Amino acid sequence: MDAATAPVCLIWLRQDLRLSDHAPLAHAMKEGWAPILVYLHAPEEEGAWAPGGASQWWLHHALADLSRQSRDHGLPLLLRRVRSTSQQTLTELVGETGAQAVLWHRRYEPAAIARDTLIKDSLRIQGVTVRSFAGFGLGEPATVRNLAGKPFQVFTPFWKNQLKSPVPQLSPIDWSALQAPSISPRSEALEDWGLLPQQPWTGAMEKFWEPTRAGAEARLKQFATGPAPDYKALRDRPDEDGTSRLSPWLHFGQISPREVWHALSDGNGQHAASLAEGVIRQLWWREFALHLLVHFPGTPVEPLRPEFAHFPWRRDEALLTAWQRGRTGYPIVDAGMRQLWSLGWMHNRVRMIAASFLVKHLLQPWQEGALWFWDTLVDADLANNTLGWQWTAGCGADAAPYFRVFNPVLQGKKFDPLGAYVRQWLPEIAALPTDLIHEPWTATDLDWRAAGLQRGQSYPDPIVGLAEGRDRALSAYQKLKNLTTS
DNA sequence: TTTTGAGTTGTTCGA
DNA sequence: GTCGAACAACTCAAA
Repeated sequence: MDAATAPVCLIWLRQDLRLSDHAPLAHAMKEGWAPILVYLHAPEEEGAWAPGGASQWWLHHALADLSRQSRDHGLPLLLRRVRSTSQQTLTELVGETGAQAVLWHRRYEPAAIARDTLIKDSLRIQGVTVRSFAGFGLGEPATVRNLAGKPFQVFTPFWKNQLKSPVPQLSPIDWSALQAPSISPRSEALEDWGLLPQQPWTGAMEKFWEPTRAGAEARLKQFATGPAPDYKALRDRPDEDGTSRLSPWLHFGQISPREVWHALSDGNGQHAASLAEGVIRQLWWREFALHLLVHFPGTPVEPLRPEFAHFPWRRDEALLTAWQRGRTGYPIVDAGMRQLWSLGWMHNRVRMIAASFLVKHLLQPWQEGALWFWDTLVDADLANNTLGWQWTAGCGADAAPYFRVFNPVLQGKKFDPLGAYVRQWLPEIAALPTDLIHEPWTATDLDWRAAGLQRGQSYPDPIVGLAEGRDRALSAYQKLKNLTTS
């Protein structure tokens, strides 16, 4: 079949902005179809979960990079801003290109599932071949069931079940088999989509991240040869470079979890036991989060355990704002929140500490924290964000006991023992000695003077007492228990 | 069918 | 200073 007669196939890209391990693309090429890549910008169709500011910044660069890569391969990439619906735009594109097939990787957000189902039906009615593929996860998290035929609600059984499945296989692309399409319809200019912020606040992000495929590969290689073997020891240390930091590339699909799996596995094609305790296990947590989101689509806003709808939160704008700005008076919390604002990313351990503090010590609804993370994280992902916040609040799919209240001072001393992380993000107290850095309110006037500082001047005193916050949280959870058992 | 053991990430208290 | 127990309740899967 020559290029002139090869049937055209649209590859609808979404959270799979890569040209490797790509099942739809591989399928099109195997069929001898001429692929045209399509990215539709339709934030309105994401419901309440349109990408936040940090995500849009990343998306812009991911698309710019993808556009360069596709040009290098002689593959057209069409960017279209959706005016009415994605369904309408896809139908138009099928008309413009004469495409006989439309292929995509499945998404798992409730709004996306609903939309994609409609689109699949409508395109089929028009006589177009439509096929969707698993590939955002390691496997197909939507169809996993326990022996009772129900979705899993506990990680370990889910994970053990999944380890019985075959090792995820890559879908490599054989570029020599590429049939270039003879037509090249108009693409819009990425710059016209306004994904970059009007007021540039992304300077630190530009320095810290390389939001491209090359950046993903470089980070993966660096991680695999660097901290990965010590993951268990280093992963909880925000003052070290111990986590993979691959989450944003994974969210946008610039690298696939299968590629990460293979790069970090021992190459024997087995679910190696040594990896089970390490970073690979985190990929299965990601998988579990997708599984939960599919089967409990209300969970981005509603607690999985329904009784938590009656939790006695104490909404307080001032407390929420203090938390968001990193001015709670607890250094490890504030350092995390400032890292988040600056880099669009926070170390996993600190996410747990900061989230626990908001939900427990401050008694603010976990949904408020989830919204803030959604808007500020470059790796904002509905499945992961939902699982994380519900886990923290104790209302989720996991038996996280309500009495597990993180103590920000103990956590700080344990995981940032030298105070290096806190000093990096809270320069205003960096001069305090290490034994005071995680509880600066205990510093004496002499300590402050010795550090050339003044108490309360540039860094706030705690907005809630440690014991007071803990006791309040425990009694709120107790109240809920009484409420639901009486 | 029923029972049983186990389950990502912690803290405090008292011996 | 160290160490074990207590802090709930429920889901899941294997026996």
